[in-house]
Amino acid sequence: MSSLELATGIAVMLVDDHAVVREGYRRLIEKHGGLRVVAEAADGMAAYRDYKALNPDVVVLDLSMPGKGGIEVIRHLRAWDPAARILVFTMHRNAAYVMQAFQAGARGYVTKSSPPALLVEAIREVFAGRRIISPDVSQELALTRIDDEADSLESLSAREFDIFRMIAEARSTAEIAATLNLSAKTVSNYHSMIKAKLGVGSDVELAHLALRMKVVDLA
Amino acid sequence: MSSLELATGIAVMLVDDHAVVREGYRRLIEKHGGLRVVAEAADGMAAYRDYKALNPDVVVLDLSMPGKGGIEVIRHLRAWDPAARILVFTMHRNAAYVMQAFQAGARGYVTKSSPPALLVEAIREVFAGRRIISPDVSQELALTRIDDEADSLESLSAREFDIFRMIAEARSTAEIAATLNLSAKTVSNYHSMIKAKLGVGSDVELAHLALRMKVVDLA
DNA sequence: AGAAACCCCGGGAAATCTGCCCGAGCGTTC
DNA sequence: GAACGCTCGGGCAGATTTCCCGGGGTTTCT
Repeated sequence: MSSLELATGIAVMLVDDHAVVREGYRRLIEKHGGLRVVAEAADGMAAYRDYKALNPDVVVLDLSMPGKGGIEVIRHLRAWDPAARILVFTMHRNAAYVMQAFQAGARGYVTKSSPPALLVEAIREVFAGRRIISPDVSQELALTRIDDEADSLESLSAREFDIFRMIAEARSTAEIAATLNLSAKTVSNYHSMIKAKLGVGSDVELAHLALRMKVVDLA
Repeated sequence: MSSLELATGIAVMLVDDHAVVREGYRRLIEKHGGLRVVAEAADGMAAYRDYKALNPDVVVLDLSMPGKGGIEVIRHLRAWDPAARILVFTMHRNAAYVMQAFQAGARGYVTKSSPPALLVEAIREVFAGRRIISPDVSQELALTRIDDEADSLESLSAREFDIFRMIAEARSTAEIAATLNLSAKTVSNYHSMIKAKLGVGSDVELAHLALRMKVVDLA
C-alpha cells in the first residue's frame, strides 16, 4: 500500500460543505508536489462512502457541517478504520472543539486563519503519523484544558445542579429562591459557586454550557 | 468610469479573514471572464484602506470577521462611498443577519453553501445595480418575517447588533471593548440598552434568544 | 465513638456591575 | 438650519456578585 502511495503522492480527501472553500484547498494542495486530492465530499454521508471506496491517506475535514456534526464524522471514520488519519481544518479556534476532535480520533488540528503553507505541512505531518496543532490554537488549549466540561458538571452537588439548571432556564434569582424556599442570598452564593466550579466567567457562558450539555433545551 | 471597467472587467475586492478561503473565491472569480480581483483584505481596517485606494466596483465581504463586526464594515464603506456595491458572502443562513446586512447597505447576500456559479452571477448582478439574495436564504427570510422576536432584533442599530452578537458569544466586556476600540463603560451601556430593546431581563435570556435566532452557534 | 469530609444554608463587607441620568460629536433628513 | 437618531462615554445611586466566614447536618473511614 505504501509503495503505491509513494508512487502517486499522498492521497487526500477533502470534506467541507462549501464548494468554493473546497476549491481553495484543492488548488493550494495540488500546487505542492507529493499531494493529490482524490475525493471531495460535502457532508458526512458522502465522506463515509468515499472513504470506504477510495481509502485516502489523509482526510482534511471541516468541523462545522450541516447534519451530522464534524466530531461525529471523525468518530465514525475511526470506527470503520482505526488507522484513519484525519486532519481537522476549521475556523473554530475554540479549545472545546480541539479537545473533542482529538478525543474522537483526529490527528491534527489547523485553523483556517493559519498561513496556507501550514495546511500543506500539517497534511504531511499527519500522514507521517505525527500529531500537529496550529500554534494559535495550542496556546489557547493550554489555558482551557484544566477543566474538562463533563467532569466539572459531575463535580456539582445535587443542590448545585438543580440551581444550575434553573439558572440556565433563565429563571431569576428571586424566582429560584421562592420555589426552593431559600433566601435570595443563598441562591446568589450558589450561583457564584457554580460558575467557579464550571470554570465559566459569565452567565452567557453558563447558558452555552448548559445547552451544549443538554441540561436544558432552547424554549 | 464605466468605459474603464468594461475595458478591464469588473474590479472585485475580497474581504475575508481566512487566506485559504479568499484563495478559493479568487480562483473561482478569475476563471470567469469580465471579473478581476484587484484587492484582498483580511479585516475591516485593511478593507477601508484598500477600498479608498482602489475604488473597486464590487466588494465581496464575509460577515464573520475578527475585530470590527461585518455589519459595521458595510456601514462604514457605504458612509464613505454611498455608491459602494457590497455583496455579502457568508456561511450565516439566518434571517437576522440578512436584515441587518441590507439595512446597513449591502446589495447582495449569498451563502457559502450556494453553488459556486451563483457567486459569480451575484457579483454581476450587484455590479449591474440589482439586488440579489441566494434562494436558500430568501425562503428562510420569508418565514421569519412573522416572528416578533426578529422584529426586536431589527430594532437594534448596526453597532448594537455587533455587540449583541459578541455578548452572545460569551465574550467579556473588556474583550469586546478592546476589539472595537471602545471603553468598557460604553460596551456596558450598550449591553444595558440591548437588553432593554430585546426585552430580556438577564444574560441567560439574552443567550437563549441569540441561539434561537441563530445569531450565534453553540461553541 | 471520633474524626474527617462532604454538603446545605445564610450573614457581612467589599468589590463590581447595572440602570439611568447626562452631554458632546457626527451624519441624515426635512 | 433644525430636528433627529446613532455613537460614545462620564457620573452616580442602588443592586448584585464575590469572597470569607460560621453553624449545622450527613456520610464514611479509622
